[in-house]
Amino acid sequence: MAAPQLTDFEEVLLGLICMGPSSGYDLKRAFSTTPLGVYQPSSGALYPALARLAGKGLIERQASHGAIEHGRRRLVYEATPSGRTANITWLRVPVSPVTVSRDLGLHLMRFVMMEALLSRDEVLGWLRDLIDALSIFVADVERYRAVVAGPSHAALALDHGIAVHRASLAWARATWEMLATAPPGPPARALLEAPTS
Amino acid sequence: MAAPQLTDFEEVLLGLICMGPSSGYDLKRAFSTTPLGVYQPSSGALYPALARLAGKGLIERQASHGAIEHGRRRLVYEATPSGRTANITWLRVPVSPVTVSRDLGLHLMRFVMMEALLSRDEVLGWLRDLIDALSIFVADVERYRAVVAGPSHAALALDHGIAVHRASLAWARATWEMLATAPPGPPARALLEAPTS
DNA sequence: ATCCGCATGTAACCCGTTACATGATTCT
DNA sequence: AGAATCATGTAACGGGTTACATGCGGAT
Repeated sequence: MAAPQLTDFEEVLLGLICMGPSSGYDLKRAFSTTPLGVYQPSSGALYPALARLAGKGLIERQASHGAIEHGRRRLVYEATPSGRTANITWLRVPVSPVTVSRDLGLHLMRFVMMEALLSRDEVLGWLRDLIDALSIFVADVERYRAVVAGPSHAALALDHGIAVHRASLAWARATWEMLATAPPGPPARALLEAPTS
Repeated sequence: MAAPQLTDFEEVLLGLICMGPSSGYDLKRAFSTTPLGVYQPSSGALYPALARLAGKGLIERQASHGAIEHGRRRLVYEATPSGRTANITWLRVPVSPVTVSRDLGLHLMRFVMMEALLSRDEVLGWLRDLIDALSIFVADVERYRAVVAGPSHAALALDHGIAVHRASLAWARATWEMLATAPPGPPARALLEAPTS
């Protein structure tokens, strides 16, 4: 039972389905209506991905317990136990300093999904990793910036990268502080509403 | 002579070659040694892309005027007139509010390449577009943030997006100000050094 | 009866990744 | 000679985009 190694997109879909049973259309709307998903997956990406996840036994079709109302039959997927395990494993993957700048959006996605599934301590540890990775990245760029002459566009672009990742770093520190000092009340789930009634 | 519509990667390669004649290996090193290029293209992406650009007549092999020293023969490409035209056209493409958050890195790449090829007024106009697009994006996310409840991870992730793009916006404003008030001296070229001598 | 909107798919095409192959030159 | 480095490629494979196809219900 080796880890099935999924693509980022498949991991995100799986995480979304773990949050609540969803049809392909639900997922599409989840992407299109939230600002997090600036990315709008096409049918040609979405449905084959769902089929792959189902083929690996990570999700499965819910028994169609609802009447068909207003359109074609919706095929609702839910996560299997092994799917939930895979999702937790993905959420626990440590932040790598190498990929932190490339996959920031993906990291944030994971952060959102952690809320309901990981302990506060695990989230804090993950944020610590993120803080460390961002610190290293910022320091690297600053070191590189120092050897680049004056106000060339290349130097200004480096300044942009420094400013943006410093903002990211400040957010991570403030968030760590907030979560460490004030344990939240009941966890809220906001990004995907399961189609209940 | 319709615009040949290139991929982002091809546009970047073309821009790099417009900065100075380069071999495939030069380009690979340009990506791997600068922090801008966190992305390291594989041979299987790079050489076919160069072949496509050459097939479209945008670049061509330089007459091999150098001796073979220390390794296999280097194949140096240089931009053709139509290649330079295509590059300028790409640099002039306005910033779109829709894609600004997705392609920020690419926008910065364009900004770097503009330095040697566009007038100061054009750069300032482009920065103004960028400022407007970022303002709209930040306002959108803030509006969305307002309707999301308290300190959930989803809300915190939105705060991250707001913070990061505000930093980007602040950079764009400061850069506009700097370029508008203090016309630079001789333009420096830092990111890619042509193999002279 | 027809069109529109919801919802799920499918096929052609393109491109990037991975891994491998090859050529030439210098170092040991 | 053999290994290491520089440099250019190629083949298999996977997955995303675009565009098209299909099925079903309600509105005109």
